[in-house]
Amino acid sequence: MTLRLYDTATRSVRDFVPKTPGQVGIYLCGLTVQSTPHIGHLRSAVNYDVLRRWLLHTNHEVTFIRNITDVDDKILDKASAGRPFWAIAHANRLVLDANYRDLNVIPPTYEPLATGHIPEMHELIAALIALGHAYPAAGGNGDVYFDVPSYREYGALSGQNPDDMRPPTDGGEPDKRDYRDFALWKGAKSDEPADATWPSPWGRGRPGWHIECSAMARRYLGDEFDIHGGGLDLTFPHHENEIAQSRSAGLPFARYWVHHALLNLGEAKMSKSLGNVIDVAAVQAMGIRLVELRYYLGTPHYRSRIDYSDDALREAAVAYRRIEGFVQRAAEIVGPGRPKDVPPQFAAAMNDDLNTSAALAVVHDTIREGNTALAAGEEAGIRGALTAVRAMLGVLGLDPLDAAWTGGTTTSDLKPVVDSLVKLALEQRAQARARKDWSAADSVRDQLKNAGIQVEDTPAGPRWTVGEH
RNA sequence: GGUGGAGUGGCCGAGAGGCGAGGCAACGGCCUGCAAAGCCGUGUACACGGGUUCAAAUCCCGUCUCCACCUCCA
Repeated sequence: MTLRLYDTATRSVRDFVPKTPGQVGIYLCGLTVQSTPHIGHLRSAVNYDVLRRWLLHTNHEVTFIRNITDVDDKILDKASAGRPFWAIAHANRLVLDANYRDLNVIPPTYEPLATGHIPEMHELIAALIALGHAYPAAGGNGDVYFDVPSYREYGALSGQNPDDMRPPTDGGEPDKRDYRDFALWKGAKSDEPADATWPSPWGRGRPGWHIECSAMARRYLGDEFDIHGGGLDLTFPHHENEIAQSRSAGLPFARYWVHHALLNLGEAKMSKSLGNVIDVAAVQAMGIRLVELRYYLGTPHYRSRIDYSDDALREAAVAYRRIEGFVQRAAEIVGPGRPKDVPPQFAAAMNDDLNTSAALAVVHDTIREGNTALAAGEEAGIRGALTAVRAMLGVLGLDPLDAAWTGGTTTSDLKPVVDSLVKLALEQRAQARARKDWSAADSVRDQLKNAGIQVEDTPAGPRWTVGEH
């Protein structure tokens, strides 16, 4: 049984066959760090993190490259004398890093910056000029354009006919030979920050957007690599242009194109330009933990649009707490166990173009069996369900016992202390219950509840948890 | 104008010719001194109109609504 993935280039689900068996190279278009990220960006990270974890689980070595675009029009627009563009880009990137980490996204193998790969871009641009696929602008403004009509396959990825494309309404760039041509290199402009320019054979300037990905993918993954990923909104023109550049330069480039659907808020995609943005801080302000946000973002199929709503997010949080509750109760009885294998139905769902929703149904089915075993006190059944559930959740990046979600809190340091205190109170309650003094017993429970401690009776005796979860 | 996609029960969300994925909520039951958790049960959902078929949410034709891309965008 092998992984099947939807490939945008062929508009079909195909068997995934890596170029080198057992090794997978993935290039994911990361963010342009023009501002801090919102949860739509984080969905992207979670989707590809699940792909990566599944490949790892199925014994692949994964080289995962996710770029950062740290110079572009919008960043330059925000720059000022006291706040250079690179300081803005870096500050936003630090927030992004923290969000990735807080969502338990495995760090990429490498995270290249566009500004760190200017020579690689020059090399590619020079090759394209030499091959007749690019030209310096006639007006001498330092721009270099890709010659779109010179690439016969243009439009193949996005299924568009170049002749049907809508011409620009404002007349376009006068130095372009064809309005579909796009900039590989942008000549320096007097009204843009001078520190955002680099020397080049065509004069000082800065890179066009698309060339960085062709150059960096080649640098770290080679002339041909397995998977190129990104948001649906990047299919055209960004990815189309990447293909045009790389293929015209004689590079085979990506073998599979994976695109994830976007996250909408209020009938439109979440975007900074529209101002309809929810970020991690807003989610936390709702009392939602980030593991619950990850559940919300990672549970629908990656090619299905998410229409964000507060209610749907809250409901996802409740659903996750059921999962978490089982794992915790089971681990208290039989220990955390060593998760390893995943049920075959789960594997089948994941192999079917990463059907995380169907995979999650297997998680819930297993939890039901585990809860039944828990009620009956059958330790073998509990242990089996727990290790299976934890293995599946590990693939999804959602294992409640993963150090990413449990580590470093003062709560866990204090737990033994609180535990001994709570035990004293529960001893009182046990004595009251033994003499059927229900009001005294309930009084103990109520007082603990007021202190933020929930008490539940289980076949193995009372257990307590802190907080409302 | 071109291209790609979506509309599933109160809600979220898979599926893609025949046995009602799963979750949340609701209701009934079991368990429990009570509670919580859990377990069992209860729903004849597939935008609309036609058609094909023994059988359609799934295929075909038409219609409506919505989203994305064709300009920076995960």
